[in-house]
Amino acid sequence: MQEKKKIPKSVASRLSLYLREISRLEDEGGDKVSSVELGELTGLTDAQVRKDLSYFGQFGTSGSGYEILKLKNILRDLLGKDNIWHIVLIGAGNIGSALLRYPGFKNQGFIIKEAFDIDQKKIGKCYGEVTVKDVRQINDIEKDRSIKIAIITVPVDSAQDVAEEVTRYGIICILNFSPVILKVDEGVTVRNIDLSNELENFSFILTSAKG
Amino acid sequence: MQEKKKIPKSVASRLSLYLREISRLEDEGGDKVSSVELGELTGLTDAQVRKDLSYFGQFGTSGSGYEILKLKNILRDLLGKDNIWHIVLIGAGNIGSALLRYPGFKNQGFIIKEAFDIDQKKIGKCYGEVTVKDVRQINDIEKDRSIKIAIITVPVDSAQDVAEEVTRYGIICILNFSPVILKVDEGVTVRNIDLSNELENFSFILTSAKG
DNA sequence: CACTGTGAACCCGTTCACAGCA
DNA sequence: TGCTGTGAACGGGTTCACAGTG
Repeated sequence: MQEKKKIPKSVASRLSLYLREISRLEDEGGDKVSSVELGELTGLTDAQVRKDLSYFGQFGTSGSGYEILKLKNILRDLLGKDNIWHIVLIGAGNIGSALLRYPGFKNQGFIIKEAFDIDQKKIGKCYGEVTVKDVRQINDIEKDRSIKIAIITVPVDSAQDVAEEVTRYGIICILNFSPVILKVDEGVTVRNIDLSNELENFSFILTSAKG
Repeated sequence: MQEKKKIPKSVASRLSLYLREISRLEDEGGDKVSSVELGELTGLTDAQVRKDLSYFGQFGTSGSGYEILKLKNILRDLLGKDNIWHIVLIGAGNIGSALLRYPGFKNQGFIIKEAFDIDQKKIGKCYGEVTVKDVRQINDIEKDRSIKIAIITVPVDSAQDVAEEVTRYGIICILNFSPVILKVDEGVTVRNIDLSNELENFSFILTSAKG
């Protein structure tokens, strides 16, 4: 009945998944979707889809499903898809420079606005509209208060230092590729992408399967 | 009391985290560690550390903690760190080629043995010891039964096809970078790394913070 | 009749709290 | 005394099952 309960983290992290599949359906010319269908597309159960969607109001139609356009707009709204988000990237190595070159972000409203590295060989390199600067100038980002997101792709030893620095300069969301748990102030959100961890998980699975 | 209960997924995914911190402690010359210390290093509670470790036998010493060397060996063992794992990578684009160039995997025992792409411009390119082959030859991997892990870094539309193909050829672990839920046979493990999803999560946080 | 919306039941992982041990 | 090992309590998220609705 109530308009909006607080959306739990678990639900929030599925929002973009829903939006993605909804958008695909829209592209294919659909206009309604049931919780069962959406469940199949997202790999979730129908009950979960319904419960998730119920967190932000009820707009399904009994007997026919959800209106795709309506649902899409609500999800876009929640996810702030009409905004453009500015990002700073620190560490223009292998992964870092791949992200700088990656065109997908821009289409999604994410723009890497600044990039830094400590290595003279990398400083000055240009990727699209971004030129890699000396990390000693990182406090430049303080001037640009629109930058709230940092991507950290530096070696593990410097990651904590970098995290502390960028949070001092207004960053409140960090996507961390270094295999280390960052300690950050309250109010800062960190998400980790740990390739080695993922692979070692496989290693564990494969090892115990042999067992 | 019992030697080994089955290790839950949640615990398994922290194993490499423990090993990492334990190894660091060892490098620093430590020889014992308490659950409290290890908890601080890993960002977990001490209770959780103890419970996790208790899943694979008891080897802590009351009053003094865990022997680092012993713990390390057990973790290495569980994670199969003495093995070398072979990997096939499909999609030598931005991210894919960054992974091909990334030296960290090899040190950890993960070797990208084969790489494929559909794009003539990428086929034939050489990264270290790996040369990118035409994806039409992907059934080559069937001969090499040592390859159990695939990294999929292809555009979203081809990801499902690629997944089906590689699982036909003996792959049972997939690290998927495409923003799509892969449908795979029972017994195949998929882990997703979804950059856009992570960023959209930030977008959600930043949007709702503005409230 | 098909499908939504949602309390209730369930499940599983985390945390608590303390007995047991060196 | 300090720290482990672990049952018990807790909590959040998922699933169930069904009443309600167009």
